[in-house]
Amino acid sequence: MQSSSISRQTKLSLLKVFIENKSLRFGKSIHAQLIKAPTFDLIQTNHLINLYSKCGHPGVARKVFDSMPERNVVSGSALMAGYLHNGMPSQALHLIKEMSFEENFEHMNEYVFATALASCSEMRALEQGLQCHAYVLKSGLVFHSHVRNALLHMYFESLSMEDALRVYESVPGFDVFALNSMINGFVGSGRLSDAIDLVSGMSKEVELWDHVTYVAVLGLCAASKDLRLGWQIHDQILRRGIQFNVFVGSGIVDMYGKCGDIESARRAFVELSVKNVVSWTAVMAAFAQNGLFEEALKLFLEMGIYGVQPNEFTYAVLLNSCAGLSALKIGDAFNAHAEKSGYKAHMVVGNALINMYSKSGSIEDARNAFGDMRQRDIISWNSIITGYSHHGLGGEALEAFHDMLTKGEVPTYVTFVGVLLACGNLGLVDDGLYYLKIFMKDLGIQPGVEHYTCMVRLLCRAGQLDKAENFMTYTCTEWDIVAWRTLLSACQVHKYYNLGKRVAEHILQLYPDDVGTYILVSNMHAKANRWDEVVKIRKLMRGRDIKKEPGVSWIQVRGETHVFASEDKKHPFMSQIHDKVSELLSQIKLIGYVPNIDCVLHDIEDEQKEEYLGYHSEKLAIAFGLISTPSGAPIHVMKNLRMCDDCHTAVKLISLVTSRKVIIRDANRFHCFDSGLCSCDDYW
DNA sequence: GTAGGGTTAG
Repeated sequence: MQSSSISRQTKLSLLKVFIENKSLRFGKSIHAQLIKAPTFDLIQTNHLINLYSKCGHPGVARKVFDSMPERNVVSGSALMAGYLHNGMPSQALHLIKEMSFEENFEHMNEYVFATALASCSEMRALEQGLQCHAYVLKSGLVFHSHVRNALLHMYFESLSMEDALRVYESVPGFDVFALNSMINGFVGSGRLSDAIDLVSGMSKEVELWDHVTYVAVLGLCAASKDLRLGWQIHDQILRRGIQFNVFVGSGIVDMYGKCGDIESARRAFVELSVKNVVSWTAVMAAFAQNGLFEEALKLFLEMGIYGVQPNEFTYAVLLNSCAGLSALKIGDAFNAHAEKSGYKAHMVVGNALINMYSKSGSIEDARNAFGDMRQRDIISWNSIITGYSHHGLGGEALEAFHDMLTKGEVPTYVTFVGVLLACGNLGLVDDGLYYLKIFMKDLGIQPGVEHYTCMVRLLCRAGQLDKAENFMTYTCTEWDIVAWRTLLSACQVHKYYNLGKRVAEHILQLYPDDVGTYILVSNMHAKANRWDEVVKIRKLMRGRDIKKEPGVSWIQVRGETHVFASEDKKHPFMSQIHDKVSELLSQIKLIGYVPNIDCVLHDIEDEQKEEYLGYHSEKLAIAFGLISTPSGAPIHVMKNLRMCDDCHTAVKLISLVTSRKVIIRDANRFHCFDSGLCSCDDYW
């Protein structure tokens, strides 16, 4: 490029284009010409600072800045923005201090403070943010909408919605940026009804809403699972002819997914004219959130066919789908995949790995995934704490909880579910009550039915069933079937037959079709030799036409899932499997196994019942695992129902005679059988 | 000439 032939104006226009397109190479050639020029040009040099800032070279921008014989406020604010957008917000704040010392600077303007406040947000530097707030109030810069919005944002980041609200209300008039920020602020801090009030208050200005407003409002519908509002907004977007960009499109898919309308999510996705990794991930997430994990995994293959590359969120969705399926081996494969493509270091992926390994029964791998993380957030801690608890490792869970407090992390609603479960594993009644009544209260967390159910379980485990019943009577909450079944199951374990009978009657009044309750109460009466009661229950079941949901277990061997149902004869290796079961049963009988025929609910002769027990699906799956994996390898089995007492006893002994770890995920929890013991301590 | 709000995870 010939320097002399290009006018100053042309150079400026070219620079603007190069900055916009981030064409560093061409921009540099203009820089070369400016260096050769006989006179210094402030505006052109400011453009250069902007060029290097936007192209990811704040260091070079700084060199240009330092070499200037004369600077103004634009030079400074351009460099500040460079620092901010290249991950150096503290340098931006450092620079504003330097600028305020230099006398030849004009007064600070709104650009400088918008950037300074944004830097404070990024650093969560509330102290310095407050100083900026004071200055912009005094100088009147707060009336500039960019400044005001940066202020709003700063208060969101420091979780101070009240201050944000004051800033928002201090300036009259409609500003779509401020509205969008406020909606997202309310949704982000869980104040959904405030968000809804704000949005309905702004419905008259609907013609001023833009894309971002719709994305924010769709997020509100998703967070509040308000499908009706979602429909209205979707309809309004269509009627107003809002162009579908990829943000709005993904927002619609996500909204339908989170509201549980998977068909609409799928349709909205198919109709998108432009799809990117975000829209693909959104629709995969929609499937996964609604329990359609295999569909989500299938979509990943389809996405690959279209040449779309996954990102960290895609891996998180995939891993969570594996968690839903307890697909340990596939999860392992995605772990390797994420590592190779460089996404493993992302926190969302680390969190999803903890979740996947923990839900697939491999708590050791979950522990390692947690240990490998460079950065952790509350989700990471909650995942590992609840993971330990579900695996019966109460001590580890409480240790992690205390670690977390030491690191300054603030526990949440979910944290305390894990903590109370851990107290349950360890039988720590007083600790549990302390966490529920004092710790949670101090943090302002209102306990929910999950916490109360943990308390019931804890009291039951400690054998204080009367207290548990009292607790349920006098605690004001919407008790669900899980809680009632917890109490009933304890009545069986602790032989509280009268209470058990009362509880069962109560449950069956509320849930007359709950098979689990029939099984539990019938087992309980059998244990007490109350055969008249057992017969009554069977009659009741027959009268109400209640059929036991068939027990199904499955196991993954070399990437394939093998499904077993009771009395299943379809598997190609069934005769070997039955031989193996018989072999195992005679082995464990030698060390004291007595078949527990009360676990068979069918109306058959007692002699047949023992044979029947051998066909329970988890026994078949374990036998298949034993004959098809190398000796010493742990066996992972999933089951759709709660494990029965007989299988539980048998598997403990099987783990002893075969020297194998057997990990079973049943409908309630994990059982890790090792050397004749189970991690649930026979309480589930 | 410099500045502000957005989609996918748990």
